[in-house]
Amino acid sequence: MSKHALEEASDNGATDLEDLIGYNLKRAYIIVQSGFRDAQGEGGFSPRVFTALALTVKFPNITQSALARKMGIERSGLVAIVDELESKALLARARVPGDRRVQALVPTEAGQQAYDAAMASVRAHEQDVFSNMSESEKKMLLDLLRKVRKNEVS
Amino acid sequence: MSKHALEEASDNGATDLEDLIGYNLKRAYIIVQSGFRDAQGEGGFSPRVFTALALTVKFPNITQSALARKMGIERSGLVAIVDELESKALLARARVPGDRRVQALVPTEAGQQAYDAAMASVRAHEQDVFSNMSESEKKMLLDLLRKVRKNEVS
DNA sequence: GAATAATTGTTTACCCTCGTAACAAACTGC
DNA sequence: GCAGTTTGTTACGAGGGTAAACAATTATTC
Repeated sequence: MSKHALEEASDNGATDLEDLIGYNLKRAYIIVQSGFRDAQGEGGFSPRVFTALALTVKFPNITQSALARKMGIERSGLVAIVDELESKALLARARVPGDRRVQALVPTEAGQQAYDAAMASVRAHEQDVFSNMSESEKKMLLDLLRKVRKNEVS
Repeated sequence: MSKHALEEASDNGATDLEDLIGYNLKRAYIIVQSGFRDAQGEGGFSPRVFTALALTVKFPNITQSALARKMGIERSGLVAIVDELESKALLARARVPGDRRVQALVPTEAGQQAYDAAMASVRAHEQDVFSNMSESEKKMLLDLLRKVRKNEVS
C-alpha cells in the first residue's frame, strides 16, 4: 500500500469531490434532465412519465406491477403516472380475461404518436447537450453507463 | 439523409429508451446514489450535505451564496443544509469584519474529521459499485462525465 | 374444498429535495 | 442621500419517491 514519497504528494488521500464518479454523475444527470424538461416544453412529459409511456409502447399489455418493476419504482408510485397518461387518453387500462386483479396497459393511437414526437424531441435534445462529443465518445459513454447498471446488486 | 433499404431496418427511428444516454445516466445515478446512502449508514450524510461539507473543507471561509452557486442550488435551499451541519458542530457560521451581511463558513475540527471519514467511506463505496470496471474504464467514464458538465449552457 | 398465503392495484400519509417569492438588513455607486 | 444590489432567511408549494394498510383476487397447501 505504501508508495514513494514523490507519489504521496498527489495521492495522500486528498481526494476531491471532483474526482468522485458519483459526484460527476449527479452533476451531469442534472444538466441532461434539465435540458430534457426544456426540450419537452410547457405541457410536455416529465422524465418518468415519458419512461412509462415508452415502456408501454414497447411492451403493450404490460402489467402495472411489471412496469413499476421495470422502472425501478414502487407500484404505488406508478398509479399517478398511469392516471396522468390515461387522463390524456395516451394509454388505457384494460382488464385481462384470465386474472381480474391486473390492469394491462395498452397505448392508444394518440399515445403512440405522442411517444414518437416526444422521442424525436429527446433525440434532438441529446444531439444538443452532447454536441461537444464525437459519436465514438457518446457510444463509449453509453457503454460505460450500461456497465454501471449491469453491476447493480438489487 | 435517405439510406439504403438494408440500413433502414435498424435505423428507422425505432430508438429505444435504452439507447438514450440520458436514460442510462439516470439509472446509473440512481444506483450510485442509493449505494452512497447505504454506505453512509443511518445517521450519515445525504449527498447534498456531504457536498456542502466537502466544499467548506476545501474552501474555508466560503460565503453561503458562493457555496450555493458552486453547488448549483438556490441560496434558500442551502440554509437548511448549513443549519444541519452547524447543529452537529461540523462547521460554524462566522461573521466577517468587512461585510455584516455575509456568513463565512468554517469547518470545525470535528467537521474536518467527519469529512475525512465520510470521504473514505465514499471511496470504498465507489470501489464497490464500479467493481466490474477496470481503472482505465473508470477514468474514461470520469473524463466523459466531465466533458458533459463542461458543455453546460447555463 | 377450506384455509392460508401471495399478488395486484389503490389510497393515504409522510419524507426529501428543490424552486419561487417575499423580506429585512447591509452594502455599493453615484 | 438614494436607488439598486447582495446576503441570508422564511414561508409555501411542486415534484418524486417510499412505506403501510387495504380489499379484491388468485395460488398454494393440507
